[in-house]
Amino acid sequence: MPRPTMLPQRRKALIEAALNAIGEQGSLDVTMSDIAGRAGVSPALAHHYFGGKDDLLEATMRHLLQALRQETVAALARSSTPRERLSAIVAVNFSALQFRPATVAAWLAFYVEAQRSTPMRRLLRVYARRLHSNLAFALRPLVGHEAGVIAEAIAALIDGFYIRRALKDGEADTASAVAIIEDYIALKLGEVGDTRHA
Amino acid sequence: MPRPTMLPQRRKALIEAALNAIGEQGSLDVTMSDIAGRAGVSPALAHHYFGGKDDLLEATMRHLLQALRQETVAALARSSTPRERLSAIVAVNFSALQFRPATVAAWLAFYVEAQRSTPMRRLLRVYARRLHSNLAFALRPLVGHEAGVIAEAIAALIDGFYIRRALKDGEADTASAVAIIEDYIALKLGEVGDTRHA
Amino acid sequence: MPRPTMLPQRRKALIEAALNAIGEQGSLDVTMSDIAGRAGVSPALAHHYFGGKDDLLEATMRHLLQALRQETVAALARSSTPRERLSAIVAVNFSALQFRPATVAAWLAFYVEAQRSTPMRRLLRVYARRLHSNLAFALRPLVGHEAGVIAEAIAALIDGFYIRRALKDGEADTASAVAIIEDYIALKLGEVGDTRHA
Amino acid sequence: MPRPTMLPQRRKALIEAALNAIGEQGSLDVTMSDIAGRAGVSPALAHHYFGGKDDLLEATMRHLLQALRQETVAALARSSTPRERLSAIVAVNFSALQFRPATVAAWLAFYVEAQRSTPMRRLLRVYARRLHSNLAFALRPLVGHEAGVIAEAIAALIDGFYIRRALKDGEADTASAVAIIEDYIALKLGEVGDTRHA
DNA sequence: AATGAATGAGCCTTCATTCAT
DNA sequence: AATGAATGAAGGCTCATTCAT
Repeated sequence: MPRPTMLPQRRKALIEAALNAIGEQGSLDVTMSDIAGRAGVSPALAHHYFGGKDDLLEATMRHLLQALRQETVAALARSSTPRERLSAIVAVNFSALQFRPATVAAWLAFYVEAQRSTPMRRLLRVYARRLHSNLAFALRPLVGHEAGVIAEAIAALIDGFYIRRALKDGEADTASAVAIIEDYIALKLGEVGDTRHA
Repeated sequence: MPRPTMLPQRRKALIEAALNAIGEQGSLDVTMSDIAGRAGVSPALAHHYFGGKDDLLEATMRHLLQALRQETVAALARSSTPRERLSAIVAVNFSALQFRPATVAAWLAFYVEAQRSTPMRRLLRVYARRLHSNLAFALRPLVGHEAGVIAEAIAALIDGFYIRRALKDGEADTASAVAIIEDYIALKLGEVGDTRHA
Repeated sequence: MPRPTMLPQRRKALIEAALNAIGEQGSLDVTMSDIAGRAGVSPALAHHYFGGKDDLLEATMRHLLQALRQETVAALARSSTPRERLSAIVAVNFSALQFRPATVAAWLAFYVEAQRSTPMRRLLRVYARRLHSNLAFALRPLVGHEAGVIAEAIAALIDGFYIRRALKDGEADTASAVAIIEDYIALKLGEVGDTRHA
Repeated sequence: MPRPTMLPQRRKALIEAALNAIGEQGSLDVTMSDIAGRAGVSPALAHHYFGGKDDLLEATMRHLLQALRQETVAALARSSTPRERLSAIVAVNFSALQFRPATVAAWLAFYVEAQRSTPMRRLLRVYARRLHSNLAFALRPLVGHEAGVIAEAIAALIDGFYIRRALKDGEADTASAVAIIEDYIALKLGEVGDTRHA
């Protein structure tokens, strides 16, 4: 009788190894050997579990998406008003978990890959749509039909701060990024003299 | 420094071939053979002219920077007021020349590469600083000490729309991107008749 | 020698799976996984039963030989005269069972492998000797000392039709192959009413 | 100015290296490294010249075909009567050049590969058709409408002796093979008491 | 008995780079 | 100046085989 399958743990370990490798390297140009080595297994095993490099990278991208979604869902659950939800969505994108250097680097690398790979593009579109829909849903009660455009602006700001992170060296300054986005929201919402809504 | 015997037009042809290759491929993962082939020369010659792939890519990045700078300088020269300068800077970043798919793709690829390559990072920082300084310089007379933060926001918006372009398929919708940024500027400048929700 | 716990039907299933794989693939270049998969077991089990790929292939070759021998023995048992025996031997080699595409393909693959593998060569020599001996034994009463040479010719014809089968696409035309060999035999035996051109 | 291209010689050297490798190995299961090593070049160069392993192997098969055709054409040119042509064709197939162990081994390996690879099958069919056509053309004046069937028999005999060569160890005994085929021809032609026609 | 897990070895292929001409 | 020739290094992938359970 074979021992219970260890598949899920190994898969997860490999995905995390891939994430780290991509994060450190700042690009998808990582080798299966590197990834496998970080996970403490042979390159052949990575193929065994994922079928190929592309599949492993896609699984890694999915993992990123899923982590963001989970944190977003949790944050939304803790919010009771549309205004709170709005800030929660922004905050999640700059949380300690999501805005780690490795994670940001991976996001960018995947964005670039999306220009070439249809599966990646599809995946990132899912993320983009969800972000937009979350933002617009929270905005609608506050600004009505303008919700869509404002959601687009906020999404661009978020991604903009992500990409500009690539040029920075030290620790991430999430505070000022969040402050700028919150200020924008406050302006569009006609709020005055206060940008705090967390 | 190229030897006097090296024809500048050859260098330029190779750089443009590299740009096209990167643009089409959507990544720096292009081969010297591909680039050389597009320029109608042998890969060996590309080495002869640039010393190596990295140097050719760096020269290509410089080319991109220079083109943007030239168009910016020209646009600024046509502007007479700070407010006009502000819009001019934004407009240039979404001009037909700069926002071509190939160019956008190249920018993104270089951004990602900047996470790994110090020379690339240095180059992109020059661009980022110049953009920020141009924006802040135009903003200062209008908003005073807030100029820096607003410049940062505008820069993030610009780059944000660039990166989100990676997910789109069809023609670029520069109009709505510009509109959103202009709306943001108008808001921050307290201009009347803006697009705030009625 | 298989351990008593090893089920003979498992061995047989694996051998037949190997035969099918080789037949379909038209070469010995089949994987243990493929073979094991066809037999519905794990590759590890195939090793458990045979010790290694070479051993499994050798067992498969033996299986082929044995099947041919059995059919030959049965056919000879049904023959009462040397002349009948001669035709029976030829007929068996083009019987529906032996001349199946998969079987023919496997024979050829093994022939080629025999050039490299001593065990395979040994096995095929056994087959060749037996065929020759069967033919010569039947021929001796009919043609005397010429039996050996004629046996060689018939054997070459048989194998020749086998190898040429590799180039054909559709169903096997065994009839014409048998007719040609029978015609040759008739000629050598000086039988009247043969197919010699009028 | 680049030196005159060395391509043809290198190509030929690589093809011959491939032929030797296949001949020694008795199978197409040879590595590019092995082949390249025999030609005294790097594996990368073999790709440079042929594009891939399959292409090199196909070129090798073509080389085999061409060599046989050339020798056949020359032999036919030296023959003045149909009867002589017939013997010439047979003789060529067992000439010192064609019946070398390496060449025979390669033929067999290609036959087996033909079961899998459509390009190889196509090539071998060309050979088969040409052989049949040459034989039938020479036979027609001698036996009339029976030419086709007899040509088939002779072709089967030739290929049969080729494949049976795989089981032999020592030097090739071409004489007895040729004698048997010539005897068959003599019989079909109604000749008596003499099998010499070279 | 039987299996999934795991690996080492090897192969094909690509590519930046060098060199002789 | 320019090129084809040539290569070393590296990467993805496959597969027979072993092993713990």
